[in-house]
Amino acid sequence: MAMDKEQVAEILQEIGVLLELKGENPFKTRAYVNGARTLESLSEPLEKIVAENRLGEIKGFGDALQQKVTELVTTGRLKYYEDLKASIPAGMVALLEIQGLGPKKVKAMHDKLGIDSLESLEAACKAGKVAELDGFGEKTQAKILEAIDFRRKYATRHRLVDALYASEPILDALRDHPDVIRCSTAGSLRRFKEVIGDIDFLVSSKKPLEIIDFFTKLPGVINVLAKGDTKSSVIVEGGIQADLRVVSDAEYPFALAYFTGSKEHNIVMRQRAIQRGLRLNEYGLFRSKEETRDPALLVACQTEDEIFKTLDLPYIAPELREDHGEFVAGEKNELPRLLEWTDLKGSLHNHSNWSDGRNTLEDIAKFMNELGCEYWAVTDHSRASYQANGLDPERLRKQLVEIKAINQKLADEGEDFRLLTGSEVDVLKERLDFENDMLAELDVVVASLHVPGSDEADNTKRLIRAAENPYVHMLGHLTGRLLLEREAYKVNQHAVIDACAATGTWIELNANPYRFDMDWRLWMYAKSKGVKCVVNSDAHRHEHAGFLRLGAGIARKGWLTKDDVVNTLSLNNLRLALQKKRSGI
DNA sequence: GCCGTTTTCGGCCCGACTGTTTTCAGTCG
Repeated sequence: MAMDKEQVAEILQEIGVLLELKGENPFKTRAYVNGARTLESLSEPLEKIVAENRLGEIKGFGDALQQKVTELVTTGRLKYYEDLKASIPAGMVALLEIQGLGPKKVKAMHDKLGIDSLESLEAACKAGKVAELDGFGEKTQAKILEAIDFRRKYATRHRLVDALYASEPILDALRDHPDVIRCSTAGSLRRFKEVIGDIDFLVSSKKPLEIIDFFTKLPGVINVLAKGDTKSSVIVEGGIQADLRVVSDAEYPFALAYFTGSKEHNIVMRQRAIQRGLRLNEYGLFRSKEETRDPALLVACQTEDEIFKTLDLPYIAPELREDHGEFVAGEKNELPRLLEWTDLKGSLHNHSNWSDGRNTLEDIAKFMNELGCEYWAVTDHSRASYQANGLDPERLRKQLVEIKAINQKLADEGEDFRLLTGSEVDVLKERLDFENDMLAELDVVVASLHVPGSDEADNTKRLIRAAENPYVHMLGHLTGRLLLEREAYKVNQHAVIDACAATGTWIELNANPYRFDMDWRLWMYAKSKGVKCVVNSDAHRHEHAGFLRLGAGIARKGWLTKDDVVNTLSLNNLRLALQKKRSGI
């Protein structure tokens, strides 16, 4: 069976890890990892590129990678990978996840003590065997045991929203400290990744020691992992690791850029500096070909913006710093003017207490109106979503009457806000859960797949058929994934996007922080096909309206502008757009 | 393994922290 680019990328990535464990040249391992990343961000089907023999045109794909990728794409297998995998115990790979263990130490422990799993590692540490190895000692052994414990106790990856909530009080405390000049979060949190490993804080100050001390003693800090002159790592409540760096104010913009990353973005930034006879690191941008921190050679920059300018680039928003094309677009001055969350006028996929939401229609109208929305669609579940108290046509028609009355009342009171009627209609195996005559009565129709099959082709076909229904405005949460909980179901998202492009169907960016579905990596492709996005909160209670801010951040990460997002339209223009989808009938 | 206005070999981004060292290797970001 032929493989798609995600599957091929995963295998290249794994080869990189396996080669590390073998003690291979790190640049060789990086070639595989880089290759995997490049594949992920390809906009055309890998199969096509291979068939047309154009792999070699992609940077980073030399003879070896071309041969291996071609073998994978055409046969679905790779002997080199299978042999490599067979030569390394599976448990060794898991050991890399232990804080403080890298490929060298894992390899040493395997070669000398036969350690090949978490269990054998723990046993060897408890028996004092690890401390006896060259380059290891009592402290290392104790730290490994601690890290194993930590892993059992806490997750090492966290959803963005949890990290945001954990970071806010800490950032406030730092901001209020009299010796803090500037401060910010950095890292993947600032880049708005959907899942993050740890929280990074950056502070500029003349008294770093005081700040470090203050940070490690903040309420909410439950463990101090490291405490140096300029950086510290702690664990905060909830088990999230938080790192702080303190720099001088002159260094601040460089450190902010550096610690915001991504690593891949930074590598390109450094290379751009080198090409211009400069040297970039977290302390500054220097007029030098060698490593230096000489202030006399510093190209002074007050902000990140000035660093980008010096490297002949416009400002690149943190969300875009993934080396996913921001440099090419920046050079052509074609970076998008990104969506702002305040551009959103309402949400088109939400629930009430008629299905599995908490609030009444009246309360929803009142709350969302006061929040400043122009509209809010009520799209309760259809009857097949039995567990969610889905509505049958009879109840749905009753709901339409009630919504009409609420809107009439709003109009009488001189309010401009309106509820929109709708349904999150289930995509069933052979049909939608409602007949077209029912759908035709609704302002907004979201079609969602809730009970997928195990067959990718079948799921894809179902979603394409839903997109082809002229009464369906948009597809909801395309893959059904729940971050860190449930895998996406199998679906060919590119094929579904193509079908949406052909039929003028929109795709939801579900802003629930467990979902963020469709994934940000696919929006550039959707946009290139002319498919519009709808940022929906999928609210089940009032507080969920706040998801729109998160969803807008993910939309930014997908390079989307105000024009790409349907629910930035005013109520009147939205009504026109909703009707237009059905105008072909 | 990749790459080339320093081209076909010799580089490949770079610094802090930790622990084991006595001058540095490994890990992390």
